[in-house]
Amino acid sequence: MIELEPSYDHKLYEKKWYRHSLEHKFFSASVDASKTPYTILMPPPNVTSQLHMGHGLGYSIQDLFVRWKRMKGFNACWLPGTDHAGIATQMMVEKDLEREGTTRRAMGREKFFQRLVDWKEKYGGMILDQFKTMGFSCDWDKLAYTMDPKLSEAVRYVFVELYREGLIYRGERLVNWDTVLQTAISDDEVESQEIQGILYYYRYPIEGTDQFIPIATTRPETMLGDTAVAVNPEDERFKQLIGKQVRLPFTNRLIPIIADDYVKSEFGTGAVKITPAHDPNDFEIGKRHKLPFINVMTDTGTMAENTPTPFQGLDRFVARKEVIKQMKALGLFDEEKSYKTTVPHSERSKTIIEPRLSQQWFVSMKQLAEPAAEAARQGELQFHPESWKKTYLYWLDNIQDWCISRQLWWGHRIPIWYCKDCEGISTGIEDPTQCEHCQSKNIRQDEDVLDTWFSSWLWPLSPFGWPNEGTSSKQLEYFNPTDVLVTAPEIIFLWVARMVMVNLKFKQRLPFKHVYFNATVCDKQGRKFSKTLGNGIDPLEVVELHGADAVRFTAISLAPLGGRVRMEKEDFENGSRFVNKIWNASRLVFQHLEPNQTLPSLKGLQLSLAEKWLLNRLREATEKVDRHLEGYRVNDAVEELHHFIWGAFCDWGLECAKSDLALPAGHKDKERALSVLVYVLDGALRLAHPVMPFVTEELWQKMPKHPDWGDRPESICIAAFPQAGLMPAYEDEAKQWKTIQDIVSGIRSVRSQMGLPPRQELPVHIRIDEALASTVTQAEEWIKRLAKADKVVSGPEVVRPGQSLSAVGKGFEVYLPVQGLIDVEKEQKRLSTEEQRLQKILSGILGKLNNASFVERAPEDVLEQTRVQKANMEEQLSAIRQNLKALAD
RNA sequence: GGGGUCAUAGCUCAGUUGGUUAGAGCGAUCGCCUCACACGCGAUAGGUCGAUGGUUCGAAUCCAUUUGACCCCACCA
Repeated sequence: MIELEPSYDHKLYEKKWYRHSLEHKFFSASVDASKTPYTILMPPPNVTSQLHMGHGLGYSIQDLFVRWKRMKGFNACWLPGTDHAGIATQMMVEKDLEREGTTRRAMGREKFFQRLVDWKEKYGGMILDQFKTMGFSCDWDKLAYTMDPKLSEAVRYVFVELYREGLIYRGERLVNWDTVLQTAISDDEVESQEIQGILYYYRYPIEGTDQFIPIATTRPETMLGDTAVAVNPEDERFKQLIGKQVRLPFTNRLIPIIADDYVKSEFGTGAVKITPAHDPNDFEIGKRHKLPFINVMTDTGTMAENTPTPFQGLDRFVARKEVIKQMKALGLFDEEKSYKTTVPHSERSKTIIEPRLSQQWFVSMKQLAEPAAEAARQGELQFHPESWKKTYLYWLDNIQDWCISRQLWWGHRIPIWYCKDCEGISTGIEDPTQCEHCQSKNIRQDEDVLDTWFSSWLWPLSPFGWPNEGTSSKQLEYFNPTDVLVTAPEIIFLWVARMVMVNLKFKQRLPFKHVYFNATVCDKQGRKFSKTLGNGIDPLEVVELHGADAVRFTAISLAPLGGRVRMEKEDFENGSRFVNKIWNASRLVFQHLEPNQTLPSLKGLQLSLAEKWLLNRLREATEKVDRHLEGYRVNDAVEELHHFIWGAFCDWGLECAKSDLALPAGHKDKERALSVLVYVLDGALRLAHPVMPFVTEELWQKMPKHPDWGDRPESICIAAFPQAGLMPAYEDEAKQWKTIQDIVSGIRSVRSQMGLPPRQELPVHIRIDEALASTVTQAEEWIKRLAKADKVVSGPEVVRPGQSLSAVGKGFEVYLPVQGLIDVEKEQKRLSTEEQRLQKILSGILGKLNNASFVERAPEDVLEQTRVQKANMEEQLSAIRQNLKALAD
């Protein structure tokens, strides 16, 4: 026999088989024209991040796809890598410095950068080892990192190309300024949050009169940079004031009252203070009316030198209170109202964004966005679920230019040099040594670095050696376009859309055809897993407890396409139980096998009905799993797997085989039964492998080879995935078997409901329609075993023995003679309940058939079906009634 | 303000073009330590498919209205 431990211990096998796969390079793909590539780009996690359940789910799905396709013979490549994550990583190191009592500025740029490099070396990439624990079959030979020299060259190339084409430009714009991180961030890194704010009302004196103009604002501190007051041109209250001037308190500047349609008379006071350097709308108005732009804040959000005392140097929120206090002192303050408003916050530092006027680099997006939108419109680029297409298109159709410069030190430095003599700008793939305009050597590089996404968007290109191995390197032409991108809907703009744009721009084709959005992981209350809430589940902890297979299976089975998945730790017990079930089912089969035992082929064997049903069921499961995976319905695929292995293979297949297994070794019936079981188990393990790589590998390796599965490679991960079309089909037998299952269930139900001791064996009489009579005769042994019968009498002429319990089904009645044991009243009650249930169904059917327009208009097959049902119900009902009558006698 | 998703058993969700008696897992209840597995086996209960109206011979499914929950986008000071 083949020995297996009484229960599955993941710790014994997971590391072993992962190492095995790595040693044999099963996960590595190289360019091979004879094989079709199947490529998935792993969304690169931040190099310093830790594995969380979001990764656990998303990457388990990717691994499922990759392993599945690899088994189907594709040259599967799952490209792993990490992202340098400029802001996030710099923040972590700056926090360390703070603890040490220093700052990056005190340290200097070069030292600070080195510190980050060291830090990444030491702590970075931990997440990659965690991926190995999960069993992810990445092509580690291709491991990439966005700051790798190779990938950095691609960043440089793309920047230079786009700059020379005029698609990258420098401009003074109002940008989202993060006062904590002291950098600009892009629109997509800003999140609006509703906060309870205050709307302040105060007045500005109108020059040359004793009148005032009332103002309402939520940000009084910006008044120091006001350069106008605007009203709606149609507003009767203020019409006569247009063109007059206001004496701005504290600064004593004279600013004009202007008219602009933007102003809504009904809001606030109907007059708006205009601060073009600190508000996006005011910025536009400022441009329209050629107003001055006065920046009154520093990088850190304090009031700048150009502001008067007592405001100068105050933090913006302190200054806000101070302005109000001073306005009160001047008697210009009216009132304040509490006011709910949405305010932009920095995604990273969580601080309130300060719109700030500054010089930044931008990518002009319109031209890039159009083809990307078109690809989705034409259906060339597909989203799963499809509803995201609208979101994607909306963003592309309303695209804004992308601010790519960051005032950080961690990242790719912008490859731009300014000439101190002619003020010209130079760039190049190589660092220039002199100004490309005046040849002066007096040049200095731009201080800023690029947005991290400016390197991430090249993920479909740069890891494959593009462009430094030529803009159509062999690898790139082979693996790009990739097949499916599995990612979170949150980064559809930040990442997905941009990859599409840049791939289309530089390769004139899509980076991938399918985008699968996986569910957001939430707790049972529906709250997103987050560090601050501490409601997350640590996948490593759960892996330690239940094993990677259990975690993968559970995560995938819980996750519907898109949407959200609610999970708690206890859910993983499900997966754990399933893994254990597979283990124990194998244990039963293995008990009767010798290692390397030679098994007969199924061809030429006289299979039993139950065996044919089981084989047919495997075929059906194979077809379903495959179809669900093709349709990106991963949880359905996994559910079918569970259904088949547990509900079909274990509950019926193995139970039926037990009598044959009990035969002595070498008996031909036992050999036959084993051949079927090993064949089916082998198929089941192959089907399950993409979800549960380790337990399936361990069992598969121990199991003897079955001739009908062909050659056996060194690992199940490269064994052929089952193909329904190549498997034996027994559809008629499967239908017949359904009746046997109904009979067994009927008997069990009667026994259980009537409280008959489970161990007590009873004779069973079965009245069966002529058509299935021989089937039931054949199945008597199974009925005995499965329904605890000591004797089975069956046939079309069987009649109700006196004093018996009964059950009826489609085409049969079963009787359990139980002289003396019968509780007549209980049995009567049970039968009448059943009678009522069937009567209700029959009434519904009759209702339909008596409806003239149903008979007239319903299609023939539906009508026929209904008639068959009617006959069936009537038959069953009459049988029950007879039994009730017999009981009463 | 615009767009999107969802509402089905106590819980989490299936239900793919409208058509047998609306399913599964978990939980609950009852009975079983049956020689692979108590991480197990067998059985049972539980739903007027959010509400209203419409289309249809027929609606959980399609349409309209409505209630509630969530997500994304958006510059009303």
